[in-house]
This record gives sequence, structure tokens and C-alpha cells, in this order.
Amino acid sequence: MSESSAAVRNTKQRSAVSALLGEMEGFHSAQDLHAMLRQRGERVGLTTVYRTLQGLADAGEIDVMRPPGGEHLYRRCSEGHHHHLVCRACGRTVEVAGPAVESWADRVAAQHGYADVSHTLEIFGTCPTCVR
Amino acid sequence: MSESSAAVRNTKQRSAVSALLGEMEGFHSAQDLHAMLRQRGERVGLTTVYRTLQGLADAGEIDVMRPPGGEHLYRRCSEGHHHHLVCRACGRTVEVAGPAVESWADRVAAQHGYADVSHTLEIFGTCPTCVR
DNA sequence: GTGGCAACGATAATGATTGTCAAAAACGCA
DNA sequence: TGCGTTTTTGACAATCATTATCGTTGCCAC
Repeated sequence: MSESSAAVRNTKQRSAVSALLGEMEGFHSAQDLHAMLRQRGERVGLTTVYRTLQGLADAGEIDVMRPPGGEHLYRRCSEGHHHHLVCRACGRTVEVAGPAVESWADRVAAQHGYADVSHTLEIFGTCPTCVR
Repeated sequence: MSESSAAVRNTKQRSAVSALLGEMEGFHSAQDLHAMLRQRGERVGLTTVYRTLQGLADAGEIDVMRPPGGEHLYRRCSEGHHHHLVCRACGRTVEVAGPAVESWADRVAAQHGYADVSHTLEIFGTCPTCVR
């Protein structure tokens, strides 16, 4: 046992959270997801939901957004790096890719000698439906 | 009095917070700023610090950042719209302007029919000093 | 000087997230 | 397949920044 084994076990709860995220559209808070699982009859603890979401986020399988409201929102997203365009009123979200932005951010950081660069970008607006 | 008066009164506390922000470099949390004011002997309540910071932020006089840590950070920034390049280790911050990014964000939002667009962008990295 | 009204500030409340730890479940191996 | 080990789970408590409350204070206009 001197080796560090990945040791990620496959449990019902983990599957349930992952599956739920697969079906959902849009962003949802941890507490939201927990409530939905309970309604379905799944027996999952709130703590586990948080832990699982963190794990998935670390693994890059889901996306985390921190809106001004203060609650963390999670979403199963398409692979790869991208950003979100979110409607202030109804929450409708569009995934947007901006290669130019990515390279700009890396370039700017490099110019200042910063290494190991990452970034967060969210665009907020009012969607066509809500404008009217 | 039919006019909507700004009704923003000039108080010692507001000046104190504003002045402190003027002297400080880098980002500081509300609680940080409150502690500093107390150390100086200023008699300011924590509630007031929060309120004042919110007011200043609304007025666009200071900048708010919401790092993964969960604590809101405030800073007196140069005028105009810009973003920040922050060191993960020591917190050293560089202001960066990216006209290209601004227009890109607006363009993308417009393409999807979103109006009244704003955005947030933070770049994180390890600064030259901390890399070693 | 005086009155109205917004700002202040101590405290309590809120609420999301994280820590704790005994019990249960999953995996590896014989 | 059965067993021991180790991870994971989950109920509950703890944490901690932020917000609400509400009586008091001080600014500003007249």
C-alpha cells in the first residue's frame, strides 16, 4: 500500500448525481440537485452531493459558475474550455467559445511573467425573450 | 422636492472607508478593511463598511472580485473598464485592459440577441516571484 | 436652533458550505 | 464466494461571510 491508488469507487450515489446532471438543462445549485434526488426517492445525503459535485468539477466533467447571488451552480457541459452567456432575467444560458480570448489571456499573463494561467469569464445580458 | 435627490450624505465613516481604499494596494475583504479602520481608531461598524462598499461598488468607484475562496474583495481601481491578473500565491494584482475582449463579448452577446451586456473576467496565475 | 430623515452600529439571523466520525458499502484477493 | 481493508457515506454540528433589524445618532435644510 505504499502506492497511491486512485481509489475512486463506483457508488450508487455518485452515479445518481452524475445521471441527474446528464438529464438536466441549465445550471442548478447543489441544494437543488439534492432536493431533486430526494424527490426521486434516491437516498442521498446533502454532504455527499457537495462532495460528488466537487469531485466532478475537479475532474473537469462539470462546470461551476458563481453568480452574484452567492450560490454555486453546477452544470454538465460540453467538453473543452468554453464560457457562458447568461440571461439575467430567466437564466437561459448559451455556451460560447472564444479562442481569441483564451490566447489573449495567456499572452497577457505571459507578458507579466505569470505562469500556470487560468481564467474565468462570464457574460451577462438580457435574452431576446426577456427584453420584450 | 419632487426631484429625486441623490440623498447621499457625507459622513465620517464614508470618508474613512473611501480614504482607506485610496491608500491601500491590492484587494481586501470587507472584514479586512473593517479591522484596519478599527486599528486606526476609527469608530466604524462592520455593517457600515459593508453598506459603504456596496454603495461605492454601485457607483462604480471601486471594483469587486469574487475569488474561489468565497470572500468578496474590494479595491479602488483606475477609472474605466478593465480586468485583473491575480497571483494565486501572493495575491499580487495587475490591471489589464483588453479592448479586444470587450468588443468580442459584446459581439457574441449581440449575435445571440442578448441586450444590456456586461461581463466579468479574472485571470489567475502564479507570479514570477512565487514561481521560484 | 430645530426637525426630519437618512445613516449608523450592535446584535441576531440567515444560509450555504465544510468538518466530523461512526456505520455501511465496495473492492481486491484468497 | 467470503473476508478484511479502506473508502465513502450521511446526519449533525460548526463555520463564517453577509444581510436584516431597529433603536439611536448626526447631517442637512430651513
